[in-house]
Formats: sequence, C-alpha cells, structure tokens
Amino acid sequence: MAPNADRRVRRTRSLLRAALIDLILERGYDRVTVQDILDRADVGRSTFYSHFQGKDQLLLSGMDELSATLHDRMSTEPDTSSLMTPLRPLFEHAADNRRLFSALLGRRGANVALRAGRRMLTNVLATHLRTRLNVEDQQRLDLTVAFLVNGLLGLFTWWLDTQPHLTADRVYADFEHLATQGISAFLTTDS
Amino acid sequence: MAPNADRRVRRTRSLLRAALIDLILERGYDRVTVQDILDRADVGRSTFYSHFQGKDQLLLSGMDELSATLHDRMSTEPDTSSLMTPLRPLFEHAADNRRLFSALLGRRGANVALRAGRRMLTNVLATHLRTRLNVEDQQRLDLTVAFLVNGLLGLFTWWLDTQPHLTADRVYADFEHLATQGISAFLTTDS
Amino acid sequence: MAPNADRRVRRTRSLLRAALIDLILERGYDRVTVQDILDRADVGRSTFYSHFQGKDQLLLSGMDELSATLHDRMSTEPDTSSLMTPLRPLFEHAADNRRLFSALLGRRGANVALRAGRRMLTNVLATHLRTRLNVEDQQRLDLTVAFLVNGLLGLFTWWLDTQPHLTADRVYADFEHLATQGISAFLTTDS
Amino acid sequence: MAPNADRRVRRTRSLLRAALIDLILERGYDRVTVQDILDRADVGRSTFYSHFQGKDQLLLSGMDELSATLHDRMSTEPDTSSLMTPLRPLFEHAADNRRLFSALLGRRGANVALRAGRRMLTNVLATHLRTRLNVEDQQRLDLTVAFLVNGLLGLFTWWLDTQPHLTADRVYADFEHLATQGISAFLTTDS
DNA sequence: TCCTAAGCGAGACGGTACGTCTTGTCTTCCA
DNA sequence: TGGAAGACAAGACGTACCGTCTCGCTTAGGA
Repeated sequence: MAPNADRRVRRTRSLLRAALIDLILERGYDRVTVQDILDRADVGRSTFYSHFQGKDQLLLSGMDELSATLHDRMSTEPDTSSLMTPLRPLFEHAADNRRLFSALLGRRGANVALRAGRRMLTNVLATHLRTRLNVEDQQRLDLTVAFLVNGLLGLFTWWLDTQPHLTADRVYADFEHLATQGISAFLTTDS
Repeated sequence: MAPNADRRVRRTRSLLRAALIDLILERGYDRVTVQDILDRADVGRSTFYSHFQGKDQLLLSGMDELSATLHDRMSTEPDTSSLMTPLRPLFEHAADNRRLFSALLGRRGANVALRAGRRMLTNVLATHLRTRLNVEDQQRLDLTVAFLVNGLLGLFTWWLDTQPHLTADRVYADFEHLATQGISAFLTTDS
Repeated sequence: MAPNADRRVRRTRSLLRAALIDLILERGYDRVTVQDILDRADVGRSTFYSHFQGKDQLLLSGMDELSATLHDRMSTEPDTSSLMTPLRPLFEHAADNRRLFSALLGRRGANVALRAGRRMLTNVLATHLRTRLNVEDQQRLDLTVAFLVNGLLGLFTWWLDTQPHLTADRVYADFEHLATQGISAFLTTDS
Repeated sequence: MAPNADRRVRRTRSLLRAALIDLILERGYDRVTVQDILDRADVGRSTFYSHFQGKDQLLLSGMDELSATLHDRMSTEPDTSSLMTPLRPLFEHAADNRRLFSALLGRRGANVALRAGRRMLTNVLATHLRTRLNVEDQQRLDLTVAFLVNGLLGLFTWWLDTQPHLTADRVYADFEHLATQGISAFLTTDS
C-alpha cells in the first residue's frame, strides 16, 4: 500500500537498533539512556516510542530476526552425526555476528536478552533431547536442559568476551565434547 | 568500646537485609525501591545510606556471610570420593537457606547476586580443577569452568524456582552425574 | 482561474472552522488539539497546515469575516442619538451569532480571540470618542477606552455565558446607561 | 515541630515564586517553561512538583498572600466618602507591588491570574454594591459587576503596562469618576 | 481525450515540555 | 552524638502535542 512509508519505517528502526548496539558495546546496556539512543540515531523521542515500547523491546526486536534466521539454519541442518549437531549453526551464527551477539550476551549485554536467549534455547533443546533420546522422565529432562542451556550460554559469553578469535568449529567441538563426555573426560584428553 | 551501639548497628543492618529479602521474594529485586526497603524496615533514608552504598551492596553484604560459611564448609570437606565432592556443601547450604538462595538466584533474584556467585564459583572451581586434574591448558580450563559454573547456577535456579522440595542429596547426585558423565550418559541411565 | 479548486479550498476551510467552533463549545479552546480538529473535519494534517499557521490563525480567520461584516454594519449606522449608538450593531451581531460569539468570548473561549476583539474595539472606540467628544487629552482618552472596552467585553461574556436569552436591545440599553450615566445612576434607577 | 525544615521549605517556595515573576516579566507567562523556573531558582524538578502542582499553582500561590493582605487592607478602610472607596487600597497595593501586579495582570501576564483576580473582585464588588446600594435586582447587579470588574481590570492593565509612573491616587480618582459619573461626564470634565 | 498541476488524506518524523519516579546527598531535629 | 525524618538536586522515563515533511491518490482544467 505504501511501500515507501514502510521503507522509511524500516530505516528508522534500523538506525535505532544500530545505535543501541553501538552504545551497548561502548558502555553496557544498563548505562545506555533512551536519549543516548535518540541522539546517536538522530531520531525523535516520540518516533522512538511509536516504534518500540522501550529500550528492552528495541533490543528484543533485534533478537527476533536473529532467532528467525537461526531457526531456519537449525532446522535445515542434516542432524545426523552427534547429539549436539543441531546446535552447530548457532555457533556459526554467533561467529558471523560477533558484534551483535557480544552486545546481547556479552559482559555489557542486557539481562533481558539473556533471558530471551535462555527461553529460546530451552525450548529447542528440550524438544530435541526428548525426541532424540526418547526421554520420559520430564523432571530429569528439565534439570538437564537447565544445566545444559546455562552452560552453553556461559560458554558463549566467555568466548565472545575473552576469546573472540576462536573459530566456531573449535568452540563447538569443545562444547560437544564437554557436554557429551563430561568434565573429566574433556579435561584429561589431549586436544 | 560501645557494645550497645554495635548491637544497634547490627540490628539495623539485619532489619534492612530481612526487608530486602522479603521484598525480593514478593516482587523481584528490580521492582524493589530503596524507599520500599526503608518503609518495611522502618529505617531512615540517611541511616540506610550510612550503612550501605545502595541496594546492591545491601544484597551483597548478605552474600558475604553466606560465602564465608560456605568456604568453611567446603574446605573442611574430606574431598575424597569424586571430582565434584567439594561442591556438595554448597547444595546443602542452599537447601538449608532456600529462602535466601531463592531471593538471590531465583527468577526474581538480582543480577548482581548472580554475578557475585558466578565469580566466587569460578575461582573455587578453577583452582580445584586445575590442582585436582593437573590441567595445564589454561584456555581449556577457563572454557570448562565457564560452562560448568553457569550450568551449575542454571541448575540451582531451576531447583529453587520450580522443584524446591527436592533434597540437596538428590540434586547434587544428578549434578555430579551430569557434569562428570555427560548428557547422554545421564539421560539414558535408569535412576 | 480555477473556480472549482477554490470551491474545494473554501469547503475545507469551512469544515475546519466549523469543527473548531464545535470543539470549543464542547470542551473549551485550550483543551482542543489540532488532531481533534482534523479528526472532526476529516482533514489531513498537512492540509490543515497548508491553510492555517495553527489553531490560533484558524480561529482568527473566522473573526476576520466577523469584524468585516461588523465594520460595515457599524459605519452605515446613522450615528445620531447617543454616544454609544455605533456599538448597537455589535450587540445585534452578537445576538445573531450567539454560538460563534460564545465560542470566541465565552468562558470556554480563546485568549487570542479576546485580545483580537479588544484590539479592534479599542481602535474603533478611541477614534469614535476622540472625534465625537473632541477629546485632546490622549492619556485620559486611553484610560477611558481601556476601561470601557474591557467593561464592554466583560458584559458580553457575562451575557453569552449566563443570560443568552436576553435580547440585544435590552443588553445594549443597559450598557449604554451604565457607560454614560455611571454605576450608581444605573443601579438606583427603576428599569 | 521542625521549624528549620519549614524555613527551608519557605525558602524554596520563595525562590520559585521569585524566579517565575522574573521570567514572566522577561518573556511572558506562556513562554516560561517549568525547566526555566528550575534553572533560575536552582531547584530540582521533583522538588518543584512536591511543592506545587504546576506552573499555574505556583503563580496562584503568590496571589493568595496578595489577596489576603488586600482583604485586610480593604476591610479596615473607613468606607465613608464614596461608593468606590473600599477599592482604593487595591490601587495602593498595586502601586506598592508594581512588579508583581505587572507580572500577574500585565501584557505578559497569565490568564489564570486574571481569572483569579476577576473572581475575587467579582465577589467583593457584588457584596459591596448590593449592601451599599440596597440592590434587589440580582441580574442587574451581576451585569453591573461584570462590566465594572472587567473595566477595572482593563484599567489596571493599561496603567501597569503603559503608564506605570502614574500614582495610585491619580488612577483611583479617574476610575472613581469614570465609574460613578459615566464616560461623557468624565471625558468632558477639566481635570 | 489525455495529462498535468493542485488539493488532499495519511501518517512518519524531530522536537519540546510535561509530570512522575527513583536515587544518593544533605540538613535538621530528637532521644 | 548517632539515627530518623525528610527536603533536596539530578536526571531518566513515557506521554502528549506540535509543525514539517514525504508520499500517493484524486480530480479538474487546459492541451
């Protein structure tokens, strides 16, 4: 109907998202003010609030695209070899969008983003593990997923914050080893 | 010197900590105002700020005692049987102080508490694993600890938030199994 | 050149003026939003601003017609009998357009309208009184006009707001008596 | 209970009132922002709103004192000579507080102040005229008061805005003449 | 008959002020 | 003399309007 209006809208949202990411990486989500975002993106206050309900929604709106892409990547994966294979695209995606992932999950990231990521991964992994391993004990499954998801996210944070140069393959391999073989086996194996 | 003054000081701090814990459990750390705490504890604003630098410090001050006790318990443990044995007291301690742990690590808890817990566990586990397993590859160790600590904390949160009736023994056993044997082994074993 | 275009223009302006008057009478000038006017008149925002500089100008544009008509009526009046006779058409005009006058000068009216009315009456009366009474003392004249004009406008407001059923003749007669004979004479006379 | 706390409160309110008056005289009430007042008075935003509901109330709070003083002055006046004598203190008060009156009623003044002044004078004069002249016709009285009050306020505005050097005595005398003898008599009399 | 300029509705946008909320500091009073 | 009470400055928040703007649609007058 009004494709150019849409184009403008998309542009504005884009500017806002970019500004927020920049600012998060500079000083951390909590120290970013709505006004900071407006100044950086050159956008008016009311415009901002007509697009997003607040800082949190702006951030989450960025994650939505991300997880859509991710879902695609993950579902098209052959899912053959190992139990964790479906997660491999997640590592690649993170490596391809280090800046963004860093802003979301890194040291300066936002709690709200972490929670959203946790929620998403929890769903994905619960479904995957239940069907793949034929688990019937729901409580045991939940406990496992709680452990695994948080471990995975911790690993990500560590990776993005302190060893960003590591490749997705390398980190994924370590994660798989760790998760499937256990701590001791992993730590006492020669790489 | 002034034992009664000290007594009063301790009383005030105690009131404040208790008030904060109550309020966190009622509505979540982020929705608790300094003024709320003051009203609940019947303490003046300036008094509060003369004892603590802010809400965060009040919370952390509660954790200090906790981790002191914990350190004691953990270091006096015989450390024989398994790799994770030194962590067993942590589970028992959590079970003994469910309310407090819930307020700190649970759904309504505070980020700052989580971070503090993470920092502490990271130190403890890094040292423990390095010495116990003779690990030389620092990066591999860090990666492992990042995974393990966050998995452990995720497990705690899940436990306190959704299955508070589970015993420390039970949850510890599961954790140990999970961490040392890996996911598949754990999920495909009969309990 | 473009008579039908002009017709459309006139129609739009008319709709806007009517909408404003309605809204003023409903909730008072100050509580009327430009958006309210647009919604009521079914006119786009840019259209509005292409015709008028703002709410004030829209209102004043309505007054211009009014005062043009009025000037005509006033100058064709025979100006014989009394000092205030030239003002009689003003009262009749007000009676004939009670709704409009009410929106302009009444309780819910706009300051800007009052000021415009004051300015107009001040000019008219200053000229009239100076020539008719041969006044040379400019300061005395100004003082008198300031008093008279505001008294007259106050009378109008009172009339339109609280006694709208009174006839123009009746109110005019009272005003003339009041202005030319003074308070005491007026109040202590039998009607 | 807390006299010095009161002193601080009074000081703050005073600063705010003074700042507002200054700013009104500089650029007119409507162009004064709450933020302007805060900057000028060196007062925090929340402090302002904890004392006054807004700009209007701040202004009116200043008028309250004024009208209290005025009521005193007016009621202690002997009320002998002329019909308007009780109003004389009003003129003197205005002369003594030209700055304040100017800010309230002058060109740059606030509508809300004018309305408040009108309300007060209307009450005072209706009562005075009814009792003094034994008026029974309420409608005639109201009409007269509407005329007189607005004429008086118009006179004030003219005085303060354009001839501030005129003495209270002089303006009062003119007003009395005008109101009691009528326009013609006033304009055609030698001063 | 086409076509081109104007009038128009829709609504995105930058900007400004508002009134609210919370924080951490500071001052005063009281026990 | 130390704690309670609470005034205060600072500043972010989300809301409400404003006046400007860009965009297409419609429509009428001249080609």
